[in-house]
Amino acid sequence: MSGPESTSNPKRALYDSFAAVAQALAHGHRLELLEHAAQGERSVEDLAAAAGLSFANASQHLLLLRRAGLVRSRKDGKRVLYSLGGPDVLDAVAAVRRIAEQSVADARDVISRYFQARDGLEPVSRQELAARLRRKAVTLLDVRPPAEFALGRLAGAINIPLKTLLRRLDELPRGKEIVAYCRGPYCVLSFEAVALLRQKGFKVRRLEDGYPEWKAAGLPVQAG
Amino acid sequence: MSGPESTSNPKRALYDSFAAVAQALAHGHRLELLEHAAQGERSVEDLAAAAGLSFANASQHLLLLRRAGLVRSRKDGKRVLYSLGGPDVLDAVAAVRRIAEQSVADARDVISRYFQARDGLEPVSRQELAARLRRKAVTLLDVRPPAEFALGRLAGAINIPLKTLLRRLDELPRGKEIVAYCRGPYCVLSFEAVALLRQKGFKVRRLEDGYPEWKAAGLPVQAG
DNA sequence: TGAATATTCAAATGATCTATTGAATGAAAG
DNA sequence: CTTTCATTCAATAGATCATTTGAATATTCA
Repeated sequence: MSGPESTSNPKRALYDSFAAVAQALAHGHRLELLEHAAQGERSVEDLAAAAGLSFANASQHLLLLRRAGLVRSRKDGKRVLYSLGGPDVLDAVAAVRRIAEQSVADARDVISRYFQARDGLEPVSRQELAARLRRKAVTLLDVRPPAEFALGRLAGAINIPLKTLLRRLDELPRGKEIVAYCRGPYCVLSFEAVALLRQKGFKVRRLEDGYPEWKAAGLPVQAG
Repeated sequence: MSGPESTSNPKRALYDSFAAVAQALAHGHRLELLEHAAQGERSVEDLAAAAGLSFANASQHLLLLRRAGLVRSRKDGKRVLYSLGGPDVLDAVAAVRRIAEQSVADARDVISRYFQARDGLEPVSRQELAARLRRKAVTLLDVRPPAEFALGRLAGAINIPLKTLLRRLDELPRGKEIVAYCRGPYCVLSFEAVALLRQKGFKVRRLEDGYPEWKAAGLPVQAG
């Protein structure tokens, strides 16, 4: 861990440190690992599977993320559990995401092609949802796998994983508005859930981001 | 510009785009160029000199920053003027900085060794300063070079560049509190200005960040 | 039109990063 | 106390990045 290191110039040394943190964010696989680690404490094996990486590769990326302060690790028996370093990490990822959404042609393409949903599915902001929940006017639907739901969820949410959704439509109200959410702003689960439910005639919208952002904002959650 | 590109997986393609933006932040020289570009529109030559880089090298880095949406460029006669891409860029840099300050050992070392000022000089937050200015209780001192002052400054600030400060102490009030600022949170000019002025018996504090952040926050500025 | 100037492009070299392999660690279970 | 299992370390080859050099492009000024 040295980089273009400090020519004994304190300011340059400092900026190299900042650059090292940005460098740790600068890989798709690591961003994906961060998204999964943000759901709660997960083992290396778990995270590797979730991100579709080989075990050793995930381990290397996680070590790098840890050195940059983006994740924390804790030893529990013979496994190591990784979790997000702190709320600033979500801020950094969100800021980088916003820049890419606005300025990177590739990103805009993918978004308009696969996630036009952004407008089409009328995402609900955190504030709006929080306000509406105080009036009890919404059914909260968590479409993540049960293991992640178990680690923590929005207070009052019910869990129907996307995979089982088609079989369990009868658990959802027809009249009331539903808000679906999952891991974060580009987690595909909730996009697909909204598409499917709309097709079946439900009144449903998507939370614009996910559980980690909700929790980081200090809004009500139920812990695992 | 491709990276570990998309295996036709839209989410992965998107995350690779985000990673490309982070990658553009991931170099000390580029962070320094961003700091200078954040003061206002500057030519490549100017920015190269300010960041202590060769001309060609600065040009390359700036092109890379532009592709990532972190800076904008505009042609004016035979020069190209670069400026910050948008306010999200300052957010991203600030988030990365906060992570490094908390977690990267190198960064903590440098800060405590050269910038203990952070505590010792009792930095003033933007909000606090804005509130105090409404009560007219402060002299605002901009210690950047005149060229940058000319591009924009906090409303009501006077410009005494650090280099000339010692010769121009008589322009500063003895009783009233002074707040010094410069380019950003780790711009050394204001640190040194505060140290010097305190030694001379002035009542002076530092603004915790600089002109670009003040402007991005929508607080009152005077344009160039 | 032609010379001067600011910037970008193209190419090349050395440095750094990624992914994989197989060995090493260290805690738990038999 | 040996075996097993989850993870990390060490070493490697291939890919990408940083910097420099010299040529190419545009725009102004004569």
